[in-house]
Amino acid sequence: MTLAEHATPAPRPGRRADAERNRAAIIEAAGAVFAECGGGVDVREIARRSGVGMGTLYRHFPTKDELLATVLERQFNAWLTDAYQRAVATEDPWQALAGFFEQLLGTQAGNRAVVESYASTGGPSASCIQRCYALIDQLRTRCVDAGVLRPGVTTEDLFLLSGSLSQAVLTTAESHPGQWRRLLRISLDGLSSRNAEPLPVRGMGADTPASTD
Amino acid sequence: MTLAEHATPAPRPGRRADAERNRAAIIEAAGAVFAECGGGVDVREIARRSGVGMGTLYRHFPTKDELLATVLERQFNAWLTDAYQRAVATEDPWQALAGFFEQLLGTQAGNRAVVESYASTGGPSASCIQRCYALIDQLRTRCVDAGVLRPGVTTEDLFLLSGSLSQAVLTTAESHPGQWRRLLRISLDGLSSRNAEPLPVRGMGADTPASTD
Amino acid sequence: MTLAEHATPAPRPGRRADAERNRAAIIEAAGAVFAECGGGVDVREIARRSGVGMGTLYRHFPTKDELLATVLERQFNAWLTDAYQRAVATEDPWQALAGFFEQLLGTQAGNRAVVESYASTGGPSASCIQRCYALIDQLRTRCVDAGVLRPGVTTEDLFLLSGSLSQAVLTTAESHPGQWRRLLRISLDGLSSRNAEPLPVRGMGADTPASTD
Amino acid sequence: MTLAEHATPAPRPGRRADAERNRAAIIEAAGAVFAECGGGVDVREIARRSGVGMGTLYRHFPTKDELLATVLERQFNAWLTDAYQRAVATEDPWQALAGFFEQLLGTQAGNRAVVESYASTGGPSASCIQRCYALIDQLRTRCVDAGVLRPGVTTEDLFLLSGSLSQAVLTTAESHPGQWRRLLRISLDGLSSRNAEPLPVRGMGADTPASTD
DNA sequence: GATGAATGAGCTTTCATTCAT
DNA sequence: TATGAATGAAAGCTCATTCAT
Repeated sequence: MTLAEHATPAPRPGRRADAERNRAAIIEAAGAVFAECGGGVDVREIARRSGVGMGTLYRHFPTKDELLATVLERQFNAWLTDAYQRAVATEDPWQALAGFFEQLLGTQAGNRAVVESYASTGGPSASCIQRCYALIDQLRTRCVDAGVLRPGVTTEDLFLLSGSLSQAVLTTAESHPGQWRRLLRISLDGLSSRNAEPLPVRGMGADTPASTD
Repeated sequence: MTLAEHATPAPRPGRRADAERNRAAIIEAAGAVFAECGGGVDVREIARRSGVGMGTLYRHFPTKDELLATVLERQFNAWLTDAYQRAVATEDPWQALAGFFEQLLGTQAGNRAVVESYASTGGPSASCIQRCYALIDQLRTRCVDAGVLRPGVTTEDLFLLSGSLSQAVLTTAESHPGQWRRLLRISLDGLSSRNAEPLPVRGMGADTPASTD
Repeated sequence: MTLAEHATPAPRPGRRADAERNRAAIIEAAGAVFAECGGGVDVREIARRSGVGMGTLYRHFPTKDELLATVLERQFNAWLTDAYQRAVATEDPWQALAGFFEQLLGTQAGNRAVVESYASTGGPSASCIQRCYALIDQLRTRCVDAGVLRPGVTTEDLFLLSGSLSQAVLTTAESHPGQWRRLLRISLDGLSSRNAEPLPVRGMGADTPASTD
Repeated sequence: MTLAEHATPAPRPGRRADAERNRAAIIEAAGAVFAECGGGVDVREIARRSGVGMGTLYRHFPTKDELLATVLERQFNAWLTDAYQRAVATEDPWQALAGFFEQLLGTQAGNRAVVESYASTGGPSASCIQRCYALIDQLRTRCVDAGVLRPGVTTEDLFLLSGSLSQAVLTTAESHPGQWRRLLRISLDGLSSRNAEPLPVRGMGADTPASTD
């Protein structure tokens, strides 16, 4: 699996060139529109900006949701690829991990509206998540091998952390841009092997729905 | 400012009793409905469950958004009050802070859909946030005085952390309930005075919007 | 069960007067529009002619199909009632049966477009059919008792005949109006007890799809 | 006019062979699809089943309606031919007539598009109807000559009967397959010379549009 | 004041037909 | 000439909000 495949999926061979161009135009326009107006926009607006008719749009994406999902997945995959590429180029395992988070979140900070849209769709697709897992796992393994990561920290923990900090990015982007970096630093310090206490076992004190009135 | 004022706002005088009852019924029903179905529900559903007509609902809340905001604020305030009350009853300052987060997030875990709705409305209202700040600040000050908190950690950091972990609660509620506690533990460890490195200055490397294609 | 109930369903008590008026307006307009343009018309056209908004229309009839069904059912029930009333007033059992068909089909001849719409909806509703069955069955029984009906003829046969002749009404309405009466006469003669040969058993020689090329 | 001309129109000279093959494929697929789904199907479905593209389909048939008409005409003509051939091979005139109906109806059992066409235009196409008239007329004449047909029965009556029974075939195809044969038998009995009463004159009691509210 | 029926712009989606490749 | 992508005008339906009763 090459990274390029994710960034720019190979055009299916039997495809006409203009169809491919339209598909790209739709995705691009949708990305822009979703970013500006959120996932609630009228599909017409996307069609208008793409320069294609409604029918064309629906030929490529049978549902608005599917379009949204595709766009978000592509964006996220691109960010992921960028962040990962820089991470593998970093020698120090800890710096690689930290830089990965730093860059991924930094990119998201510049694309708030896109990240916000993830809420409506239940987040990136399963395949997208899997890929993210895989990338994080590699970085984690390097840290474990180097003995710099707190024992017991799982890939799931790190993945969850990235999602959690995404929220911080979103929250602070307008009023306190960059403040999320402080949180990232705090979390990373908590992840360093300097902290040896075992983490809570998942499932302990599992959450139970409760009324609040 | 007493806590009671937040939990149950003083009934405006001169108001008919049944109007007050209706208002309460609406808020309660809306809370339940928003919790179940998210912020996208049909207003009719709320009216139905409240037992009031649409007109009455709109007399009390001129907009759906305003209703949503009111409900969310009330809920959040209630959670806040609960968590704070337990925290002040805890002697050890660090345990007080940790317990505050633990309980606040634990409550949110049981009310996922409510928390989700915050996304649509831009979070709790300003007054709500201010109160949260105030409460956290008290807990933080105690920790600072006891010398257990990492130097340089601000109330804003802690507030941001709570919002960030809220996201983790949401994400994991279904598949990995309770995993957020591991993240909380990691963050708290990163917040302990054992970590002395200075945090990044806010504004450094501030975020800049960027296209990703 | 009184016949009046079918012709004009008792207005539900708690209903506002104007709602009832609107509902009636919708049904009337829909009847006219369906008759003119067939079942494929835009719902907006019905709303426009009713003088109500789309929302009102959909409040009363949650689906276009349901509106169509309601309208058709009302019409058919009215026709049925008329035809049956005249039939029971006829002393001679055979004349009653014949007159029933005659009048039912005659009415349909004057409302072709309505009848045509039955095709799109799969015919009148189940309750409507049941009622038709019941009415036909009474007339059939009288004929059987009087010994004027061919032995073995079932209510289903007669019901099917009426649908079949409906088609003839439709076919000839424009070019040869009234010709269906000849077919009716022929069928009735075939139904008289003068014909004693047993009818084919249903299921014998059941249809098998066959290609024709 | 030979029968072969109807069954397989002479290929226009100068036409490429694959064009002819495509045309045939389209007609065959369209026949099946229209029969199954009625005239309302998506043209794409026909193109898909034909194995040709939309452009090809529209090159051969400039309009969906024209395609429908062509298909119906061909099918109907084929059935007609079959039924007639068997009828002429039957010695007994009455059996010939009865067998003609039996086979015609049995073959087109449940073809929705055909039945629809009866309702709207009285049959597939004018030329088709004419041919059908001619065939029926021959059978009728034989019966008249043999004195087995009720006096006064016209070719139009018989044609109308076939369309009428088509409806019965469609109606019962799913729930009571084969029941139409009972109706056919009844009708045929009504057509036998045993019934001497004159049939109503066409135009007597001609239909007049009337409102029913 | 309370009620819930009415409103109508706006949403997603379909499909007969055209046209670039 | 064959292909199937593109078109875009409807169509069915929803829902925040208003207003007559």
